[in-house]
Amino acid sequence: MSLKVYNTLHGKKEKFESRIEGKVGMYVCGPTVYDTSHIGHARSVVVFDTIFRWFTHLGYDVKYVRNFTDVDDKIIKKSNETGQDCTAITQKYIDEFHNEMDALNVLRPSVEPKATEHIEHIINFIQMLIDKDKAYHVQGGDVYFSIDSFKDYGMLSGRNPDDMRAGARIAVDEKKKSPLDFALWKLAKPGEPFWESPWGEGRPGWHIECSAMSYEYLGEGFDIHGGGKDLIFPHHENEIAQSEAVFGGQFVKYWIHNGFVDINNEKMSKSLGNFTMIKEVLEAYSPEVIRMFLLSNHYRSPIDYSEGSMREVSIGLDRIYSFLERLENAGIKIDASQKGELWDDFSTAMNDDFNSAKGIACVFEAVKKGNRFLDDANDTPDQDTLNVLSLFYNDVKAISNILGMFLLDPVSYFKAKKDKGVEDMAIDPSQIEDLIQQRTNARKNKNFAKADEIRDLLQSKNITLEDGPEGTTWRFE
RNA sequence: GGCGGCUUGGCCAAGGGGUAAGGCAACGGCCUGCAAAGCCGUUAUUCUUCGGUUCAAAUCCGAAAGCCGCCUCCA
Repeated sequence: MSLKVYNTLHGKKEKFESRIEGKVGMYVCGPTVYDTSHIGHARSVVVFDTIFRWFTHLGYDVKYVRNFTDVDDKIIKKSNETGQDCTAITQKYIDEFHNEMDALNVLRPSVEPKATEHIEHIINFIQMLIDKDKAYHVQGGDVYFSIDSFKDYGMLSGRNPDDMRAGARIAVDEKKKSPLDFALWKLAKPGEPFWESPWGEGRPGWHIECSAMSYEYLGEGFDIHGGGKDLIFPHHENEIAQSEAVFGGQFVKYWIHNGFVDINNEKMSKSLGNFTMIKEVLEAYSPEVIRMFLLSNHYRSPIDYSEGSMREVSIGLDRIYSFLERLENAGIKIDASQKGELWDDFSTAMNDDFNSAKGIACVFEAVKKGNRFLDDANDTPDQDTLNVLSLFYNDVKAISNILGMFLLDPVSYFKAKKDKGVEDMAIDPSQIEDLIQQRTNARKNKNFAKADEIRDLLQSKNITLEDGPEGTTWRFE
């Protein structure tokens, strides 16, 4: 069973073969830290976190680099607006990003380089480009990459430089040799942060940091480079130009790009005012629900965030946890040494371009099968059934380490959910227990009208009662 | 204008030459005092439309319609 990866560079799925046996070098474009992260950032991060976990599971020694862009026009703008130091701004959003990603069960990458800590490497990189005549310094101004010096420009995005020149919307800078040339080094205006360089006091352009830092940590070429679809052009196209212009060889073997998150079927945009921040989503839903939502569609497809879709996912996750709880109550123990059919199916899905959507479907199928076994056995399975169910449990647990969900013990999961409901609705649980007791008494006396009345009352507060052999339990819908 | 993608049951969605996964919803049954939960069953002879290739197409090719993204900061 071999891994297949959709490579944006060739527009098709390809068999994955790492450049160096047993090792994977992976670089993912992280956020520009000038503002709070939104659900779209979360998708990218969670998707690549899952990919990182899968490579690790496959036995590769993975070096995973995810950068922070902490020098940029937008940061400077914010600094000017707020009077805050750029560093204070970037640190604030880096901390926030870390907190939110930790909450979402995202593993920390091997390295998280910041552009500002690699200025020297960036300058050296630009110098190499100038030395090779791939870049030029405009008198008294910026340093640009020369598109015309790189014949393969456009290979990733399938764009033809000549077509783009014709349709260029960008105001042409007279000093540029070609309108498509992009800045490697920008001269500082008064009041802007700057670093000394052979071309004067200034700061790096956006694209160069990724070429310089990936070189620093992963070398001249590496296996995987990822990011959102929107980065294909111009960001990744420009990275290829920079890196391949300097080193000659192939920069990245496999380019992976994730699709967008829409909000109620609309693109997230400032004009629509529908930017949905991770912190808002975390207030409304548990981290595992969010992760499951983000992984419930194929990573390249668009995904729509809405109350309805979140509720659906949430109900599905409850069902999986209910199954796990049922397994535990039936005395099923985990024996991590064994893998079953579910794991095989899941692996097949993941090996087919990280198809987490299908992987989750496999889990649901197992839940259905497992529930059937438990029904048939009246929740007291014999040894044979016990063994089969134990495999289910093992597999779900193994999957949870890849998808980063179903990680909690079911009792805590439901308790947390209950606690959150209690908190959100300002309900006193003892009051509920009291009503349940009243209902139990009514039922004993065959006063079903009263019993149903109490149940309806609770239901109107989204509290559902479940009568079981061991009494009545309640949960929030 | 250039480049790319999408269109699968009521809704969401996987698949992408061999005869339609999964979730949600709905309905019927088992269970229950009645429910809920869980289970069982039912819900696409068909994958936007029209042509073509093939023994065989939702899957490949061509055309049309609709939707969307990128080309400007963007995950």
